[in-house]
Amino acid sequence: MLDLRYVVEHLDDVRAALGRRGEAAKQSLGPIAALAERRSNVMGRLQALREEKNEANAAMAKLDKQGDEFKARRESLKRISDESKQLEAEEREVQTALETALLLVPNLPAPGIPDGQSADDNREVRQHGVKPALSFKPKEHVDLGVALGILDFDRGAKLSGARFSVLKGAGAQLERALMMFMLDLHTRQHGYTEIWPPALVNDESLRGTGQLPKFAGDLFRIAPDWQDGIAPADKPDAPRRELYLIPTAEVPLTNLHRDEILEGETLPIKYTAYTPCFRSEAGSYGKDTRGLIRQHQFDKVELVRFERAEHAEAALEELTGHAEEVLKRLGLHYRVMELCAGDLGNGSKRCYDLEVWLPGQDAYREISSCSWFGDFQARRARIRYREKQGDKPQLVHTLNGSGLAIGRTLVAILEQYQQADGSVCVPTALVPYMGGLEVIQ
RNA sequence: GGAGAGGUGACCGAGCGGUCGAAGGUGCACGAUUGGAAAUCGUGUGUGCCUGAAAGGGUACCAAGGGUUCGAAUCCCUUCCUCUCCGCCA
Repeated sequence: MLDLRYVVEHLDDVRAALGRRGEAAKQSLGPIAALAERRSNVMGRLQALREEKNEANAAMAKLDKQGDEFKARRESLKRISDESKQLEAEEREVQTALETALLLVPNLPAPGIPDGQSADDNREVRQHGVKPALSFKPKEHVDLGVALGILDFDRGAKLSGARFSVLKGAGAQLERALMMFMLDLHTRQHGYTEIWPPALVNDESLRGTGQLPKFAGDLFRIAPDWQDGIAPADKPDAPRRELYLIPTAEVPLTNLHRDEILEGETLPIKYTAYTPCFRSEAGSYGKDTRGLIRQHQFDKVELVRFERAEHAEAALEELTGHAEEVLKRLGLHYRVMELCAGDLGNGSKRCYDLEVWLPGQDAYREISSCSWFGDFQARRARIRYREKQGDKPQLVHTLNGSGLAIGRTLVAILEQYQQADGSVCVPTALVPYMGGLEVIQ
């Protein structure tokens, strides 16, 4: 969420910055300026009225409750009271409209990032390693995995439907090995604290990180007390209490400090967590329907950081490096892309995608996305810090990145480490986590 | 799922419907005292919004929302959360 005051005072700058994302982002500002003016008008009148009311009420306290003056003043106060109730209702209405509008406005892209409309305009920052020189025609991970008996898409579909899969034997073991390997690296080498959070969260948490209200369609939702949108019979007035399956560990990790004022000396705070992630993938029909690339449920190790504003951009470089280190140690070839303004995620100011090479697809595919959010999430979630006692609290900057998506890492290993006979070598770094297994065949 | 008890400031804990942003204590900060510390004494110590150059002033917030009232932390309703006991269960 943007700072309302900043938006109102720098309307042209904000409009221009949002315009870099595209027309829709610019349009999202909509009636905000007009609403803000109405709000300050209403608040002004309300304050004046309240002052009058408070003064009069204080006088009432001292009067004889039986006296005529008390009765007379009570009558006139009644009118002021009614009027202020009306104004309060109006204030609430404007405030709600304003917040609703503001929650839909994307973050301002950082000035230095490339211009562009789509992924085609993203800028390659660097590459690591080279494409493996295969002396045969590389297979896709689906064909390799099914033939090896470690991936089972048919039974995944039987259990749950399209975009679900089953890992078996060395496949399941590889998933677990990757999780352990990544967590060990980030906690022991990179200084992150390991967290094991809930996978179901409330709507307030999703609002904090920005998935709600704008992207509800991408989430799996559960309403435990309700069935088919109907309240339980014995509690007709019960509000709709809802929980959502997390789309990423970013949500619980960032919201750990929602509504908190942190002490400056605790910064930076660095968390990592393995969680399953759930995405409805609405609107992606026909995309990546084969294989593990786009699933409704997948595993991921996430990195989340809380930083002082002045260290945030350096922290993004560091965090990206931490995600890259996973790929380096696994010996996987990849490239780093800086996203252009038009391809940037809703809440982020600057973002690097790590794209791993998939020989079977003859393409680079996103395996990690590392973002700097500025104070966008912190303002929504009210995450602040105080440098030292007596200072004014200020918003932290939040960052996060995949470190990495485990399923896609497994895909990359299958495809980059495949051999002519269809077997797959286990990257050296993972062998200890695989009980010494060196080749899957 | 059944029965009960609660949710007040960093924490503990008071609070007859008006003088309560809220007693008291702890913690913390600063000052005094000390060779230094402990102890002691003094002062200060929430957040948002509006306003002001600043000092300050105004206003809202006592889980959340609604209601009663001229006036609500205090009364009523709803919801959420926490704790204890029982049952069920990984």
